[in-house]
Amino acid sequence: MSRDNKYDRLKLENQLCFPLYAASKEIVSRYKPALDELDLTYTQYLAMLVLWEHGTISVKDMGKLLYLDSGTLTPLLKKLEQKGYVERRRDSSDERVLNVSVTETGLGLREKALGVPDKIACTLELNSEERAFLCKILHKLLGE
Amino acid sequence: MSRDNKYDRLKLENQLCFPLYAASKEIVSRYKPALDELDLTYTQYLAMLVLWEHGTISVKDMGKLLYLDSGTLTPLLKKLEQKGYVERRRDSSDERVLNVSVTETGLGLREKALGVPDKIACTLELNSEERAFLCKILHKLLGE
DNA sequence: TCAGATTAGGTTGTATACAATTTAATCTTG
DNA sequence: CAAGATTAAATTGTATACAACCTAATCTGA
Repeated sequence: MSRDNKYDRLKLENQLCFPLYAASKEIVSRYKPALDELDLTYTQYLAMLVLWEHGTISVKDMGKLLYLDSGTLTPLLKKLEQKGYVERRRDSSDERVLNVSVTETGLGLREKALGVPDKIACTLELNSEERAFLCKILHKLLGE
Repeated sequence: MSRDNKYDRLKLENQLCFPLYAASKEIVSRYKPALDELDLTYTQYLAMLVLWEHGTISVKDMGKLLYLDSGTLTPLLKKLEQKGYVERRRDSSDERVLNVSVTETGLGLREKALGVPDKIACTLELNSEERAFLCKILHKLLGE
């Protein structure tokens, strides 16, 4: 057993941030095969989840839900528009606001996406108790 | 209480991946003020953690520890070299290998970094039990 | 009402991430 | 030993992220 060292706290293995960062990337990478079939990246998938649930939403509100700003969302939503999954239209009562809506094509994609969560879940070797606890702690970290 | 819907599993709130992704970004952002003082980004900080611990390490081995590939590490290490924190030198016994070493300046930075973990930890409202459990689950997700 | 403040998106610049490919060095095997 | 396989980095291309700034629209109060 090595003696305590003042530098121990700077060891990679003693960081909580690092496994969080690494696990997040790991999970995202597990989505790739399933999302490739939908022609979506992970972040685009998150945006589609929001749109499937809300139908129409402003860029600002989507940003609040996903913790993303316009610098990320603007180009991403333009790409989703190019793919034909969403429409972007200024709000008629407030031209500053851009409303994003799912198209018919985008709604069709929802059917194909139904199988995605299960495909990922089965690669995670966590039982339901662990999942619940992890979820609770993460939301606490997010200040919710 | 709304009736179960086949689309429920696609709701953002029912994804485990999302809070993981969001929490990871949140924690990284909390490092920013402390790391700005060291002139390091978060990923550069991770690289320095590895280097402080190992002194010298190949790009490949650093990549294994950090789950990063040469596409990310090569430009990052060149930046750390520009800042004077590391040296990059081909291995004399195998010219394919690039060894990265901390410089004196980089070692000096270690002293300034000693306070970083505590600055972050105190912003996380987790008790030690929660921290331990989170750590355990994350390592399980990482397959360790 | 109208000038200054605020707000919502968009743009620019920097820094990751990672897949796919390339290059040079080393290894392996007939 | 020499050709093909393998390996380690580097490079290229695409897609985030986010800070800082810009622009246009809207709001607010004297």
